Amino acid sequence: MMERVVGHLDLDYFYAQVEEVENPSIKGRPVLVCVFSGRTEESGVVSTANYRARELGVGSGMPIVVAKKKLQKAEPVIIKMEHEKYEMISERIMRRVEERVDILEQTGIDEAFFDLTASTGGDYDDARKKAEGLKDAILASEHLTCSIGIGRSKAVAKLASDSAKPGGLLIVRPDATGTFLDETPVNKLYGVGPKTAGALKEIDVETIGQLSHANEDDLASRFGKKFSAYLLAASRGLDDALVLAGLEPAQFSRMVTLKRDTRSPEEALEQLSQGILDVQQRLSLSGKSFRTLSAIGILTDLSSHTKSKTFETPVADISAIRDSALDLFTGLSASVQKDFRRVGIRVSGLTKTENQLHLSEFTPSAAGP
DNA sequence: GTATGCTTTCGGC
DNA sequence: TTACGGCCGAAAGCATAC
Repeated sequence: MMERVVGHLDLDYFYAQVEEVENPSIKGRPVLVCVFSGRTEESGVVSTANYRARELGVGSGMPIVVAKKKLQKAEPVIIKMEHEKYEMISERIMRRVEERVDILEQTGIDEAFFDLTASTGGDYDDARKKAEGLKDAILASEHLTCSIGIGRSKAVAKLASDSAKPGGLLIVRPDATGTFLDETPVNKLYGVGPKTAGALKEIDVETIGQLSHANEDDLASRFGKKFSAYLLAASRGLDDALVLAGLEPAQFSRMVTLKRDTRSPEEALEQLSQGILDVQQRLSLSGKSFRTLSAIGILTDLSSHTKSKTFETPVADISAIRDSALDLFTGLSASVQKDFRRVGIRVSGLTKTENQLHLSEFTPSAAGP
């Protein structure tokens, strides 16, 4: 059986790097790409920080005012996030990458798995050359750096690209997989969250190497047969998840920060009305229906709460979304103790709609005022 | 007892 | 001292099915 050649590519501190390329004079200074909620002049958070900002203790998710305070002597550059711009650049890059690999599976705006098994015939020296070619192509066309990891499985490739950040290339040959994984904490394995990691710690398994030597029956008694078998395989870099082209999103959602805190479902829904239209349009443009609708509420204490409803058969029409969303927000509002600060809706359980509206049938005049 | 599906929450970027 | 987005998929918790 030929060894697989799986890669993971990650664009370095993507949004902030795009801004550096657009305006090279800011390089060297801390750069923050921020989301402003609109509630007050400064309210919002950091979405992406460049490495200079990270050295100074500022990273994604941090409130803008906190970040500014930390960087007040470091001449920070604060930039408003422009999602469409990054989306366009990402798409151009992914199209180029697609031409140079056998299979591309995009997993985010700035990252993707790829497969080179067929074109390299399992030759890792060839894979290294192709990965260098990818990095060169992205640098030449967009002036952006990326990190690439290559290994025998998705999990190995992802861990390799993580440890190559920023700007590196790490090839983990199949026979070096054990050495590479052995010291890595178990919670880095796909499928192992805090709960599973905690249960593993009880049997003195804290690293992937220790997991690979764990007793199978011991694992099975705690996690069941199927999950245990997966854990053992994954610990040896033998997780068999395939790189799949043309993967479609499993859910769409929209969130807004309310103009003022409220627990009125009607008020929440009203301020979410554009978001509901957006979700409906995305469904329509992608030819999808959904089975599950969720109402999401972030309260004044920033705690997160949801209520969902699953339909027997797939739904796509806007009035069904609005009616059910009102029901869900009414229930949500009644079940929480504080006002909403932010609200959102999410559709999941997506399926292809029978009578789908194709992109080619969509004309601006049909949707315009 | 184990697998599966749905709901809710978590966590990364 | 506090401060605080908008997405996504993963993980966990629970009920039910096999």
